Amino acid sequence: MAEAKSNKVNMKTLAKVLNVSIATISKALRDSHDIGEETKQRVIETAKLLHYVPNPYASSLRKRSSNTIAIIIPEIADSFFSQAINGIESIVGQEKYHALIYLTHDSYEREAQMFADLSSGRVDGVIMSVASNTKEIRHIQELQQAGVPIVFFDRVCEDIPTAKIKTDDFNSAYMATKHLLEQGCKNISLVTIEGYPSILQAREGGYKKALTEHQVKHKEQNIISCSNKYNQENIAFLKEHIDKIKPDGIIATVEHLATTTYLACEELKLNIPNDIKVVCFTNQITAAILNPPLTTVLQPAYDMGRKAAELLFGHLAGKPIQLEKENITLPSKLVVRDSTRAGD
Amino acid sequence: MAEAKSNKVNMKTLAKVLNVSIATISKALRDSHDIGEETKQRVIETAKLLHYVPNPYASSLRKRSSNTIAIIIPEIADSFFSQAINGIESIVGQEKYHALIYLTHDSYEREAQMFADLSSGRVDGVIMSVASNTKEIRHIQELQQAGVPIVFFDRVCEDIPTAKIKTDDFNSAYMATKHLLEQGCKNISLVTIEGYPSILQAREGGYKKALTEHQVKHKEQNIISCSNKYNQENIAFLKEHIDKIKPDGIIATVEHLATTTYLACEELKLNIPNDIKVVCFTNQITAAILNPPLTTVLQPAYDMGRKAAELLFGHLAGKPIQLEKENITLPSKLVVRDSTRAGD
DNA sequence: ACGGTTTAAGTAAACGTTTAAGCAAATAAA
DNA sequence: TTTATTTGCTTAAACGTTTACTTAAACCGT
Repeated sequence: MAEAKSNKVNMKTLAKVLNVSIATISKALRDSHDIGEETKQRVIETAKLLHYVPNPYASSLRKRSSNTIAIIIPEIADSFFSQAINGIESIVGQEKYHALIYLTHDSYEREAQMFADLSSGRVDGVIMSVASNTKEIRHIQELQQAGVPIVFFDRVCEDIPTAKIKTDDFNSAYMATKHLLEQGCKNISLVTIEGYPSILQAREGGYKKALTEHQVKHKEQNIISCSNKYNQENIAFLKEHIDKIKPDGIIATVEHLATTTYLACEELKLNIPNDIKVVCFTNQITAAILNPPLTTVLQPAYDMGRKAAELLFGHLAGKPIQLEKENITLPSKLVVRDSTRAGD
Repeated sequence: MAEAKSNKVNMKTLAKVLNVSIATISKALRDSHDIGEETKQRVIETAKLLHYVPNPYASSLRKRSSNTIAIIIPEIADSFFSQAINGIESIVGQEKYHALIYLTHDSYEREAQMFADLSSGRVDGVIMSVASNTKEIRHIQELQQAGVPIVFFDRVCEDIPTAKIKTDDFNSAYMATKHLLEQGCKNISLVTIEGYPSILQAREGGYKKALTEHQVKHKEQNIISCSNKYNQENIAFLKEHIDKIKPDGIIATVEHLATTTYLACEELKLNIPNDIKVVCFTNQITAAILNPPLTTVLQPAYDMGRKAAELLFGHLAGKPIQLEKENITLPSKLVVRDSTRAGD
């Protein structure tokens, strides 16, 4: 078998070997019908033989498009986001695109910095979940005005006219709260984190609606905002809250708050579900084997990622998709387990 | 404030505006001392004013280096890998590099495909954990011979002479097994997954060493290979094993096997730790709140990722680092919890 | 005043593609 | 037979940088 030269083989090499012009090589490889069938075959064969791989940067420069997208998310050590990435990746790979990953760590400054960089044309599109403390959205607007399509998922930015893939935060918080009420809770706290205006509002809204429907008066003090990190301070902060408010039900709105809540209850010697019932928004498979098994709001992470990617790639492929018209909501599912079973 | 033009601003634009040559712009921005201090300032100022961002593809093409690395891992919905990515990212961001992410889903074919693509010069380096069914390593060798530095972490490929960041699989399996033996187990099963020759061998070795030291004869039937997916079949498969072998201790070697094991035991009405003790290699924070809290081998995921990135970037920056000499082992930690407490 | 060095620029080629435009030969249409 | 069209290929410019080389002026020592 013929071996590839150790020095880079490019179109020039192929052209020389086959004694045709570089243009012929390029067109043959892109299956242009400028080129005769026989020549095409010879080019393709030789390219394979010499292990020719096109230089993506030359191609991107010339075509002014990169076959690359950016995935911008707050963090990655979170089952929701990692599952969403799986969904995105299922399309990216199939479309022969490449994905750059950027973690904002929930910092607006980093997010803005990343967007500034992307205005260079580095990517053909962006799939993102905004940072929790992003209030100013100029960086996003500017990239969009520069012609880079953006698709939001989960933590969307309502003020940007583009595709948004959400889950039914309002309704699932409503269902979760209703469930707690039906299990006998009278004093339910909503444990949330700083920022995320749109998600927060939706979940808070659903929570309040359920309370109202059950003639329970909502008290502001029942909503507590933790920092978006899993750490000892949050546990202490939550313990203090529980100690003071004595809730008999807790809705934890992000994944890592499940552990925080369980540990806080344990330290306070509160029994779940007898003393206090807990439901959490999380996709962790371990929910089923917790002590006790945790009632969860299971978000369609994979499907959200996948749908976001489908829209972006559909748009990039020139399909008649008006991103700003796409406002998709995929349902979350309340999975009831022992952490909310009615006591005796 | 002057607004950026809506059409792309490049060096030509700046050159025209400042009435200097393109070369001057380029040199000024790279702080060459070919250029006078005053001119440099004018260039930098104008670039900022017009929101100039260099085209990375033109730059990569010309410089034949991309300021981009590839992260190639089997999967991402796994706390070990996502934490490792956090570690990698902590360096990537700081070095102003970009990270392309590729998921092999443990498929050799996909992995080989990705490597073929990377031979185009798309990335300056690779950080990877090999797929479980990768036996043939030509794709890796070829990329390396093409001059792309590769750093392995966790699931390394022993036959490639380059940097490897591992954790002490042998020793931590040894410690875990010893711990189970000391807690009174006499019949310990090792639950593992297909593939991963080097990791598997190390963990199996540590497991056997502990058994031998405690005069327990090892039986091949005590090692069970599941598929590397969290699903119902694996639970059934493990149940069958437990039912047949009746182990009083289980060492689960990858994260998702924790849930599999717990559910299998639950379905078999086996009490952990009284009937059977369990320890699992996992980094999930929920380990502490499982029923019962799970004894884990906690791997230094973040540090492994970070170290891998440090080596790669050190090498790329031209520091005198001989990658093939770097064979680093970071310690895992056995975190003892109730799933292995001695019964009464 | 003269050669030599330093400073601060500019010129132009190169990186590897893609593609508009051109052209000769073959084929079809008249 | 002549004219148009198609086929199959080539030429050359362009994408936006970087950089080796050139140049012109200024400065400096003798």
